[in-house]
Amino acid sequence: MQRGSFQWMKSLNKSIILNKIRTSEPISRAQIAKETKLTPPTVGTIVKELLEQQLILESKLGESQGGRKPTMLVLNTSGFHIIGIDVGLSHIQFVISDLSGKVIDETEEVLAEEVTKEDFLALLTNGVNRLKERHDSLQFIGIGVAMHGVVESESGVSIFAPNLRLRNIPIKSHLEEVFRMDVKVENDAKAFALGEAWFQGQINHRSMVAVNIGRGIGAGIVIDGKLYNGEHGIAGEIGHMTIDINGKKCSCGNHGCLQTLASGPAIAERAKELLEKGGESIIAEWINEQELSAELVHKAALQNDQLAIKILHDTGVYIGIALTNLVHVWDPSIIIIGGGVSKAGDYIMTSIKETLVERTITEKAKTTLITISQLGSYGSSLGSVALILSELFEPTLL
Amino acid sequence: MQRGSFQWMKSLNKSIILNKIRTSEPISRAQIAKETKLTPPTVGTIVKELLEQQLILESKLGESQGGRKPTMLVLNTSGFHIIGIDVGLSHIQFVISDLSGKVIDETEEVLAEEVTKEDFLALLTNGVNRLKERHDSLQFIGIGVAMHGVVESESGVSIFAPNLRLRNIPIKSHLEEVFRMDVKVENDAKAFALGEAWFQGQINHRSMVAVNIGRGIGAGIVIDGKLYNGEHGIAGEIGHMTIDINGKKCSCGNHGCLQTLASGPAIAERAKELLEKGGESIIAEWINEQELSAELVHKAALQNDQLAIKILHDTGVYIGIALTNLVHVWDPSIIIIGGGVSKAGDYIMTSIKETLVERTITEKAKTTLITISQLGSYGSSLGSVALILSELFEPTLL
DNA sequence: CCCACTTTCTTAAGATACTTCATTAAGTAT
DNA sequence: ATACTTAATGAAGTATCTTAAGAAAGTGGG
Repeated sequence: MQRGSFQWMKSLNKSIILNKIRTSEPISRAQIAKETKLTPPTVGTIVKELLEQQLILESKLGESQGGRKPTMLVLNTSGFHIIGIDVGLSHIQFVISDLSGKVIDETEEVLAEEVTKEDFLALLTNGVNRLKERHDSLQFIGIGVAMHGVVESESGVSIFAPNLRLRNIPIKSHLEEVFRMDVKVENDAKAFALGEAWFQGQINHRSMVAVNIGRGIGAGIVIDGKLYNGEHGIAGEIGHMTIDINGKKCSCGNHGCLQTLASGPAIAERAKELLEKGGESIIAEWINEQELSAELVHKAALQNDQLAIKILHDTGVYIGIALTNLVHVWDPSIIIIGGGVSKAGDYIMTSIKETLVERTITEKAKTTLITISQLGSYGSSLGSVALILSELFEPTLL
Repeated sequence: MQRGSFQWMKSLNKSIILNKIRTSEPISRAQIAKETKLTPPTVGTIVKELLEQQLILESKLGESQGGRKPTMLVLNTSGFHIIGIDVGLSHIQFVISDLSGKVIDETEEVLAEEVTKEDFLALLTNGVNRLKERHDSLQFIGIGVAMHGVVESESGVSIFAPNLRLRNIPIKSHLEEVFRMDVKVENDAKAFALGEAWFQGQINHRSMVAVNIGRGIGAGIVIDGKLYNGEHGIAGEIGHMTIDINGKKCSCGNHGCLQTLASGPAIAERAKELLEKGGESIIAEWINEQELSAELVHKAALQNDQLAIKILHDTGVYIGIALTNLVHVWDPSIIIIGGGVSKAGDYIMTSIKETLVERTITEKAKTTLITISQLGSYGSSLGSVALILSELFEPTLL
């Protein structure tokens, strides 16, 4: 446990003030003192330090409250930059972000079908180098990496990356050695969750869950602004939550996992079954030319195809049931939905919400907020940026 | 957020030292300094204060490590006492506990079929008074109350107590007014969880879940020694986790809740169904004289009745599936099982463990510990004691 | 336009509680 | 006995918050 010392006290107060500025900018010294219960002189000296470190800036004067005008303080968002990396299925996305989560520039590397560890690490180095060279005047404070599969975040090693068919890639140590800056690696669903917390003002929620539904289903859990990993690093694996003990077999070996009912492939699968049973749908005409996919089902729904609409509706019900379980176990204040399925928008969201309200057992729980992610294609990249930011804004242990 | 101040620093360090003594007694000042990274003089002055407050005692000298013998410090377990109350179905249990969780004395009040709020509060007052009078020399620091149903812990109000058919009982304010001491009220499953954490040395687990399976099924979640409530106070309601979307209807209105498969009544129900289908069992002979209950099924299993054994085995599988979901969402380091079903011991436990190992998706997760509660009939009472203790041992906000 | 009053921010002195360093206390080992 | 360990404490030093006072910069009424 962290012991109390002078440095710790200082670091704690500094972090409190910095975060207050971040979340409430522009704000005056006096206002900070009121809201944090720190005394004005304490705020003064710490603000002075933050100004010297260029982490914040003094902006123009604010409105008078009946006396001297306050000098407002703002975060120096463009004073430092962070490189965020999202390792996707076929591409690696690299972004440069400022402290506010604004993307300044981006680039990409293509993932070949077969890559070795060395190939992969070289791709990471290349992408980062390209961005750094384009912006050599900027000061970078760290690199965040969002990686699919199983990641051991403390060591920054990708334990197992199914899509790359690679194991034990030492991402953190490699990048730290090459670029000599702070590197954080995390599972993409978890990084995504942290990103939502940081850049969507969701950080105020004591407990939030971000669910990523695409080819697979994963969730990241953020408590008090920090990622919750669980004891064995699998907290949030709701794709393998059993909701139908007599259901279909899942790749994990169990039956009736959420993933067998509501992932992208599962949607296509259900459509196929319904068509085989003789269901009427325009999808039947399309699949001669295209492969049956979740996107196709969505496309059909947009043309008011009843079978497609029902499939999406049912998908929402399944997700809703899983989220109800989540609420009954974890009880977060907000649930954010992202990933491919979220593009199907209202067709699915409506039934998710209805299901949740219908099934949760108390009135209060029915008020749990559910929204769709607003970060778009930068979701996981900005999440990896947030990995670095969350460290910057936290008190440093001493 | 808590700001750093001198008092906070002191309070924090005091709490660190007190907890170190509690968990590692007997321990010397020097050893505390080493393990907490506090300096010897700091430890010295704080220990002096704790001695003056009578919270700890100096015991005999320890073994020499090659120099002067250390004076060992121990918790003054019998210096202060706490009253714990467990409101059960038909009885209210009152216990006096010392700081180590040892029960010094106990008493009971019987709950009539119909009680008013006033009756109920009077019963609480009576029980506490009886214990206090028997031990008027002891110094009491608080009263903890474990209450079934929905409890709002901040205000200490029982929002809804289904068994008493009462709503909005102001337990905390009533007891605080009468006895002028600190009162904490919490849901019984949650209190039980905290009790396990405190008195079974489980406090070291960063994250633990205690599941109470009896007439209903509830769980309490303890993170870093503190109860996790969730945003709307329903975290841990795993009784209403859906694991079979096509299953039986539950009292909550949904289908396939764990409670419809694995609670005491559900066990009896399943036995009844199997008998009606023509299953062979000695239970069939018994139910002419006795009502069919989970206890009866257990009794039959003890006589090697195959149908009963199968029912209990299946119950374990259902619980195992729910716990697997819990592991995939929450990923605690230990799960503790208590309540009536835990009395069925090995018949159920074996299949719970097997199911969990079979279904969890990573090797690490398969190592999640599962044990049966050791607190026996004092489970919830001692949990309510822990409500008060956890406050005593925590730094006080300033 | 001056003066009293606010509000903001800073400076200076004071208080608190940790740290460092030195010392005493009480052992063990040769 | 002497030298070396380890344990505990005392005294001085120091970092950092707090209190109190004051300077800076505004508002508004007469």
